[in-house]
Amino acid sequence: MLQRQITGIRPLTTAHLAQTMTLLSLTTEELQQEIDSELASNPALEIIEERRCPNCHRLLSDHGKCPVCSLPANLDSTEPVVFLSPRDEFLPRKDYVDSTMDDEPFASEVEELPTFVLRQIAPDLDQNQRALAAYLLTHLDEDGLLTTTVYEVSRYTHFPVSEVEKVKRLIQHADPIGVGSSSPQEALLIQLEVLSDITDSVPEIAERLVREGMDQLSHHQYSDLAHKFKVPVKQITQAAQFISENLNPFPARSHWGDVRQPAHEETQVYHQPDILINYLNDDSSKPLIVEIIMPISGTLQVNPMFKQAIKEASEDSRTELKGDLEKASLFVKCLQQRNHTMERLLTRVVSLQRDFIINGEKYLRPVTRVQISREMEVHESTISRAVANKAVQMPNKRIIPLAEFFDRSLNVRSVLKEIIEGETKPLSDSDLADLLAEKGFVVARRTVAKYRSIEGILPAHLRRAMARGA
DNA sequence: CTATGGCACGGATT
DNA sequence: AATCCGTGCCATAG
Repeated sequence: MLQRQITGIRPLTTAHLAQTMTLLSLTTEELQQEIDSELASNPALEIIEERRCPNCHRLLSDHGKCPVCSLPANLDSTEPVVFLSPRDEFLPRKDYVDSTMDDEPFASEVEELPTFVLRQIAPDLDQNQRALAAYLLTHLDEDGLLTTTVYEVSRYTHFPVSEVEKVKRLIQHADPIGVGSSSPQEALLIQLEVLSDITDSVPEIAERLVREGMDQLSHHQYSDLAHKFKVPVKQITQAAQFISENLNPFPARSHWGDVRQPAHEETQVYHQPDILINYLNDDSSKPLIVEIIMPISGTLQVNPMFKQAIKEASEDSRTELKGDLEKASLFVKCLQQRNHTMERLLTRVVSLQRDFIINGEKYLRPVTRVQISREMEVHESTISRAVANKAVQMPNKRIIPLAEFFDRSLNVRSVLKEIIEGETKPLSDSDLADLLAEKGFVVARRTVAKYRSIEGILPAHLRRAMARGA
């Protein structure tokens, strides 16, 4: 086999293709695991450490130059500079854990919340109760909700139900408040209870709202609720706003998610970027520096000693060794292929979306994966995989999913938000549709409504109510 | 009568 | 093949 293809643009054994695909869809974290396990199981593989730039500690390129420092200082091209960069030098060792991982860091995270809570409440408990508390705390899901019932617990532990409830209640009042509740609703109720003890800003209807109108509340059916409780809609919307701003139906999430609207469903949090985008010298007129994070700080290659060893090996062990060698060189090739694809992808996408990166959501161009795949002459699923599950850190340090670069409507939504923020009197959806059309975004009235709900913006008549209330 | 949300359809995307 | 998204139509609330 010819294994000397430089960054092989033509792969073309099915195995190669398949493995490259898998590698493409991996995040940096997952890639690390993959490489680690490959490295551990295959003696033919090795990492050669590369030299670092004495100035910025990035890896030197093939030509021995630093990809950043070697750039001419007055470079002002709009083309991005894209390269691979090892993680260790640029990111702090991770201090929390991706919940999708399944080995020991995950376990330690599961340990963490329970012990954190237990430590708080331990002083108030006797020996037996502590065991009970510990039992309860091992039955939390990743949102901090209880996955079993007090009755079950009672059966298992032989504590009376009243006792279980007592301990559960203690847990719920520990930080994060509401942890150990059986449902989001219960968590909210506890949080309300605690909040009204320390502040008087809690709307009085809030509790009834959560207790009796949870369903409608989560569907934003404020007018129904107003009717049901015989109070003005205004009161409902105010309470709803208070709830979504101050409470968290999934107690454990407040640990890692920052203070973004907890009301939203897709609270997927991207903690570890897979790609970094910065300005050269933090100067926004300079080209963008795009670093694709690699989990290893060197290059993976087939160990030359290993090839040597094969020649000297005895006949019977030779075939086995050859197998390893094959696998190793395949893996190396796949990895190169993956990286090469990522580089090309990022180069293209970043230069297309330069305005978006620099100036924000409004300037996002609607680009589809298909377009890019045609330009790059790869299959569309390749792009899909490469884009999925990856997080990008923008120059302003915000971390967003790479998929956002392919959002078809983000720019429209962002302009829509802008219009609504600047409105003097609440505009109806059709008014908004007209205004958008003037700005060159032709969308149906119905679509405006959809965008509003995506952005969590209330309809016109309720916005009026909010404005008066605030 | 106007504004808005639900449902469902068709076409694009993944 | 499955899913997502923009839209039109219709029912409902105000």
